[in-house]
Amino acid sequence: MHGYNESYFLLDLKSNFSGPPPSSMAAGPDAYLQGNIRMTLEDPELWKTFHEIGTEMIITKPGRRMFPHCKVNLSGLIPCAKYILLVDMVPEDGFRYKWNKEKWEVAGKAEPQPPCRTYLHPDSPAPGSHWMKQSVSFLKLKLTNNTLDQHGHIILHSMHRYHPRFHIVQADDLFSVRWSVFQTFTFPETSFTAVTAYQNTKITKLKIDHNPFAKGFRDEGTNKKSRRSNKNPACLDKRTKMSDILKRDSAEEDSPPDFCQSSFDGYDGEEGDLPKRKDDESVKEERYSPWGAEREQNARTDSPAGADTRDMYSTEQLVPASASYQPYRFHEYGKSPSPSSSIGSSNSGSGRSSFESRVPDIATVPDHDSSKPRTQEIGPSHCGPQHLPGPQDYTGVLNMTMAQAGKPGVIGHHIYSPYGAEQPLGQWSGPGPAQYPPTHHLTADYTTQAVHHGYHHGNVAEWSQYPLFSYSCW
DNA sequence: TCGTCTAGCACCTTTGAAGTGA
DNA sequence: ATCACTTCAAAGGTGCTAGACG
Repeated sequence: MHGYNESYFLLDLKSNFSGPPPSSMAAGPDAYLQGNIRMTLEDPELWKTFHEIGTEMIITKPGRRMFPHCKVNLSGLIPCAKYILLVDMVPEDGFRYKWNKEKWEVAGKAEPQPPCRTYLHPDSPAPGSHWMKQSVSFLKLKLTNNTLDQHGHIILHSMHRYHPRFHIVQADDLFSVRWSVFQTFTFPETSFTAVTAYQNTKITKLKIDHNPFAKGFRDEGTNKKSRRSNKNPACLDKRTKMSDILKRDSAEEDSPPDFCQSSFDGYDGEEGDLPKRKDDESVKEERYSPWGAEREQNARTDSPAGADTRDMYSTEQLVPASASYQPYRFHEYGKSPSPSSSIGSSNSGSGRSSFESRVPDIATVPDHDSSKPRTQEIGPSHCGPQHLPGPQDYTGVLNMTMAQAGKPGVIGHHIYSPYGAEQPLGQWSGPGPAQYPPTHHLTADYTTQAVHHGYHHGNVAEWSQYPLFSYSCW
């Protein structure tokens, strides 16, 4: 059991830049070591089980936890160097989906991207040794569909697909302007569809079977849910219907729905028991496909070519490994397809894969003011307990919102409210790519960096709405 | 009419304070 | 007085459901 105090501590990255990323950063002294950072997903089998069916995550107005929740293991960090861990949610594509006849179908273009938020692990910053000594859980990360959310939850659109991205930033303190290199990890099996109510009964069953909080809904004969069902004949019918479906699940793979026929191969449907699958096979066979053949094919393009090991497939996909990929190759980014081409295409994969493959594993935050006093300096010779930095003037560095003050000195330090006067809520509502007016200026460097993700915007100012970890916001 | 969303519900786990005994 | 353990209630997470909404 990890002992992390996971109070909310979120960054609102809509307007987090005030200066250019130093172009020399990629060649910094840590570049080599950064390349050794390795992240593995915990409970990959559970994730895969969900993914094979088509993971759905409930989003609610007050915020809902993820299940399975994000939990990772880290290695390769410099034990005494401090790191910040972040998670954000990236749209999988430019579509809105609907659940129709036991399968997901594209239901049109995606809604305009809600305010981009990133969840910062409350232990951040902590030395590498801290991150590596035990798994890092993002249990308390919450998802919401409330665009006016003031709790700092990650805002998503229902019926849209997302996947979490994990970022490791080597930084001495939370608000350090000297954020240096960061590395990004994604796990294909963690992608999900945000929903306000479960669509796929198989997902419901999986959640009930594996989430301890849903134990009361398990069909073990001793619970009382049948009593509730009996109150209403219609409910009974519904339950019977679902029960049939679940029985088919348990009977397994006899007649899986067409939309995920191949993906069900590895799902044994046993209650309360994860399918025991050979890791190698699960990686090589690439059977995650609740989205139909064309989507599966697209998804595969996200993974590094020739990736036939778990590490390559499910973890460190963004680490530059070949000459064909280098950080800050802005001239290449400029060749990215436009959002319209990506979204409008019937084959969304090109857009998605390009966007994924173009995400830089190394990026920087502008060296805002190196002369600013720092409350804590961590170096190889200093590897003591963690103390959080005191208040500093971080104006123009990061806009942060911290809720649920549970960590004195950090969480209670309200640096920034995304809904404060300088950023009225109104600017977050409204259609179109320019719905979130810029609150600051971006430099050409950052603009270029953002462009490389595959979405073209002609207006430089528009990019100021994009998060530090830029992705598609249409 | 239909798809989506929401509030309220019962059931459950988790958590921490209070009580007890060695 | 301290520590370990148990008990208990509150808080909060979960899916279910009916009804609202566009």
